[in-house]
Amino acid sequence: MFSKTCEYAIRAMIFIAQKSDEENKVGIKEIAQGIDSPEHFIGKILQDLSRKGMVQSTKGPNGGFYLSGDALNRSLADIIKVIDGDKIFHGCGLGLKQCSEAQPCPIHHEFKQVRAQMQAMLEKAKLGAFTEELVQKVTFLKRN
Amino acid sequence: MFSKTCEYAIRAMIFIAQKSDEENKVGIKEIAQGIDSPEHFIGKILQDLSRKGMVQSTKGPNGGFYLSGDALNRSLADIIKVIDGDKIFHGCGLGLKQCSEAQPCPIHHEFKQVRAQMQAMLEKAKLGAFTEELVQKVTFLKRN
DNA sequence: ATAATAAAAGACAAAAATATCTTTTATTAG
DNA sequence: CTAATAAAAGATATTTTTGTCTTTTATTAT
Repeated sequence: MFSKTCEYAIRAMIFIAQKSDEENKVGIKEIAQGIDSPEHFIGKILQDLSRKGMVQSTKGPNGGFYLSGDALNRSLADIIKVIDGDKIFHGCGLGLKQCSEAQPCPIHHEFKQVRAQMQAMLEKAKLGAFTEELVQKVTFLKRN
Repeated sequence: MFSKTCEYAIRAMIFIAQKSDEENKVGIKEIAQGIDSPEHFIGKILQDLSRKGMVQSTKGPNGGFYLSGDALNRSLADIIKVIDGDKIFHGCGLGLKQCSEAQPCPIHHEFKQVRAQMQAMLEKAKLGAFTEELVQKVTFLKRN
């Protein structure tokens, strides 16, 4: 569905949203451990998200990652778009570049509906909203 | 969403369903041309589908690929399962192996619904059903 | 100022997915 | 039986994705 990079990105962002604020930043090691991902790999991904303004970071002692108010309002769909692009929301299910309303692939119309629902759900899922459930341990970000 | 391999597989199978029967088989070259895919690559994919009984083939002059009655009754979901496996239908949206009802990831419940709809739609889409629309040119399998 | 810390950046490596080319095997028509 | 045809199989190449390791830069505390 999503690339591994994107899965890590989503998990990391939810983790950061939950574990940090402007005063208490969270480091790469803790993130990698918390979401069960390779440390340097998630580092790269967060660099990328940082350049694109999705997450804030500072270097040095007590440095790390955190989310500004703005960032907490972003949705999972925003992260996905930044990492994997939006072909999952708009591309043809069969990979046809010219697939369109006028020239639909055999599953175009049905697909459109399912995709719209997925997008709606991912747009609605704001990062800030996950903090509570994680604290209460009703959802999980790790394999074990 | 699906791998390229899987997209080619679906397009090829729909193409074969439409273009062939037991008497009039369709060759790899024609398929590759018809769905705009690399010839040898779709060859490999069809070999695989053939081994798994999803498509019939014969060698030699007038040989090629065709679908038996059984095969015409298969759904796009069947093809996807054979090529990409069923993690798209059952796997966690965030790639967590241990994600479950008891230990759900943050988007588990919403995702489950969207995925179920997608699966239902793909299960309902039988290969045999596409032949008519393609003949009538209301759907397309090529980029241009 | 200096040392310690932590992210940023760059280089490199491994694995998987995608694609191509060549040889072999089965079938058919002549 | 032979030549032609077409898929099957095998080998290899390329590209993309995923992952690791090392060096650099920025920040902080002492």
